[in-house]
Amino acid sequence: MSTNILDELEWRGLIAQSTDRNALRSELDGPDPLTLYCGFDPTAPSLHAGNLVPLLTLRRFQQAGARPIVLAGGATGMIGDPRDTGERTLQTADVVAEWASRIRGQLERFVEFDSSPTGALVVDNLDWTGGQGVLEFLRDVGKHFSVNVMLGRETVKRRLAAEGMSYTEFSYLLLQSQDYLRLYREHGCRLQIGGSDQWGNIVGGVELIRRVEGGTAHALTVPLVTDSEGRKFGKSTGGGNIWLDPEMTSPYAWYQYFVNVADADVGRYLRLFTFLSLDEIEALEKDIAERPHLRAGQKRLAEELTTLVHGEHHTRQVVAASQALFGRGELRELDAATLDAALAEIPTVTARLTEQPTIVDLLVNSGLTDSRGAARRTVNEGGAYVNNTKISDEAWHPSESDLLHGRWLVLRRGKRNLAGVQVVRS
RNA sequence: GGCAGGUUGCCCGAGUGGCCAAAGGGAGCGGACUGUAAAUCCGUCGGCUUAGCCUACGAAGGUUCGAAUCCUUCACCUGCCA
Repeated sequence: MSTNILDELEWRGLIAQSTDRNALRSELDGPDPLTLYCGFDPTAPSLHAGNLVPLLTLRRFQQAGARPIVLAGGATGMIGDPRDTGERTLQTADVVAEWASRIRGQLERFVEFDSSPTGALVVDNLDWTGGQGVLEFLRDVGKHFSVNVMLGRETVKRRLAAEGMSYTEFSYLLLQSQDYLRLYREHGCRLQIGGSDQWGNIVGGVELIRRVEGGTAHALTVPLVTDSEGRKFGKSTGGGNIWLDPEMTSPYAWYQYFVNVADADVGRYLRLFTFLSLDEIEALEKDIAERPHLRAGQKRLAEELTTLVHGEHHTRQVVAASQALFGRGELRELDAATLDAALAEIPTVTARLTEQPTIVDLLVNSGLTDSRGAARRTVNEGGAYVNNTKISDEAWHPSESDLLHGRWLVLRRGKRNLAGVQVVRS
């Protein structure tokens, strides 16, 4: 098995921290495929863009000849990993189970399942934690953890300095450590990867394996991605997460998010999120430096990621829609089929001409603004457009001649928030 | 269980009886510039049938012509003590 994977992860900027690199390298050099795992807790009904970094890293390892285990955190999701911002709200068992199964379905799409030695495994930690007794847990796992050490963890220190932390969240480390031990025993798993915020939890497992089994296991974390402003990656401009689930974030919105990545971030994102070679990435970076307005890097990044998550078919559609809607040409010049296809990718509503809906009505009904007040503000600020023509009168309403191909209005708020209005008669 | 401090809009945070839909900052949103970028500057930023009305300062009650501000009870958080 090739150990180049570590070198590749290095140049991609995918290694935040790791246990002894040389020991890990010899582990990868062994005769059998290395087994590694990464866990994903169901804290929402879908994975988000940020989860892609560890998930794709798992896939990179598999392509390099390792065997990946993806773990859905049906148990750990019931507890909640302590975070700096404060105590989490517990979800009911039903909700966690529902989210876990949805996330599991998403995880399965990113690794290969086959009967070869590197074929992936999917597990759920609820399977071995659900029926476990408290006394057993406290004696077999808890006894190996020092509270002194746990209190020294960064997240714990920060939480104790602020609003405190429940015993439940404090216990999270033990659960995740137990998972690693379990997978070490059952599947010979020798490496756990995760986001850099998971370092303490992963090392907890490494320690546990050493104490209980006298064995050596490894830890490797990938960076938590932030943009050049230091903002957490994967937050849409509106502040919400961008999700893998197409019902929660449409393929069009997903593509648009990446097309809009700042120049300063593109090269780094191409390394972190795509499987392009270093040569290809450097060529794109050169292009961005020389001809930034073409946004070749952003477009490639968006295409790669849309294909990865939604497939080639959807990528072709959203690329075509983006070209039609953001192209230099007049919307009026688009033929009916192109316009229909483009509008199919963005939110649309219907309206009746006879009801004389105003621009304010249209903005609200299409979801482009949250309230009538916001819609009026948008119009008064000069940010409302119909068919690329600015509308500055709150009372404006469409007439027959405004319709594209007899039935469409293309509504826009600001530079890039679009919605289609299908106008029906009667 | 006792004592002390706290709970304000998306977030942080000021406000101790009227001038408070509530300072300031951040985020967000719109505009200008540009390249569907960044930076910068300007504007905006609870809702509505918008010269007015409604909702809102942890919850419920009370005092008052008038309460985010005072009183009572409750909930939660933090610290110290038991």
